Amino acid sequence: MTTRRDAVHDTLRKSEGFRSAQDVYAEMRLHGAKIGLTTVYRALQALADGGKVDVLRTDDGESVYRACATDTHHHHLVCRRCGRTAEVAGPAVERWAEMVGSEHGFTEITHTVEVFGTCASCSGPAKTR
Amino acid sequence: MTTRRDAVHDTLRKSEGFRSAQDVYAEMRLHGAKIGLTTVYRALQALADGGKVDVLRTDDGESVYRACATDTHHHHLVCRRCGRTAEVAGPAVERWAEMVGSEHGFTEITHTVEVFGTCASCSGPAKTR
DNA sequence: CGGATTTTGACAACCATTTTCATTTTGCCT
DNA sequence: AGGCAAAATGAAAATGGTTGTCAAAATCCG
Repeated sequence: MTTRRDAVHDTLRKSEGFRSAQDVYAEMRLHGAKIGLTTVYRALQALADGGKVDVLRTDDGESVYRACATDTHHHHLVCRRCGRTAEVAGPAVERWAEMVGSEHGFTEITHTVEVFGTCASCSGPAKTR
Repeated sequence: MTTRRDAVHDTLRKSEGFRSAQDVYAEMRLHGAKIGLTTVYRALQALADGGKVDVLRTDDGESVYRACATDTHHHHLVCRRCGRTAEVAGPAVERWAEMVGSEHGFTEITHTVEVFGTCASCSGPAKTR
């Protein structure tokens, strides 16, 4: 039984950037979907656990999700204005993290890397904030 | 009036890794300090805003703070077992972030980079979790 | 079809953080 | 000093995202 989960996944695919669970829920309801908030949370967690979507925390502690194109390891370049997100690879960063870790005797290195900025269409026309 | 704030800062300095606001509060009370939770939160925010301490979010959405040795830009290598933290610089990463950002037409680039691992003393003696 | 199992979702519970607001402390001016 | 206005403090209540509970509904399977 994966209908609901797929529905959530689809909704996420239609979005350009990261969306919160509440966002997804609201959007699905708008489109007439019959689904509960609880289920959205569970679906999102399941998708995240299965590596189907990426998760990150906003500055105010909200979890936001995104269905990414590639399932290989990558990072994000997020526009802090409109939320548009680009997936970027950074082999150099991966190596740097590994190196820094082992230099200090750490093992099982993992890392989180997110880059924020203002995208072209947001920085031009619109004024700062 | 900065007595309270300094007290909070001092408490943070005595810690090896990142501590949550509630942690700091509990610790201060243990040592007999007369301070309220609210004030701890406010002090922590003020310190963070002033760049006196670094902040990051744990996986479960809690904000954790740390008084860092240098006030120049740096990142952290955190032991996921004991919380011990090392401050690391990564000029290469800074440049990479800038480059990636401008390649996509983004401006005002910022980034978050945290490296996690298991430190030497934790990986040896103790078993995995 | 019938019972066992899983999924769902409304609602309550959680819990870190924030807000409110009355009280206390501090700063400053005379 | 005295006194008042502004800032700081903290107890308690409010907030809000997320998780837990549990009964009803859907799905499986023999």
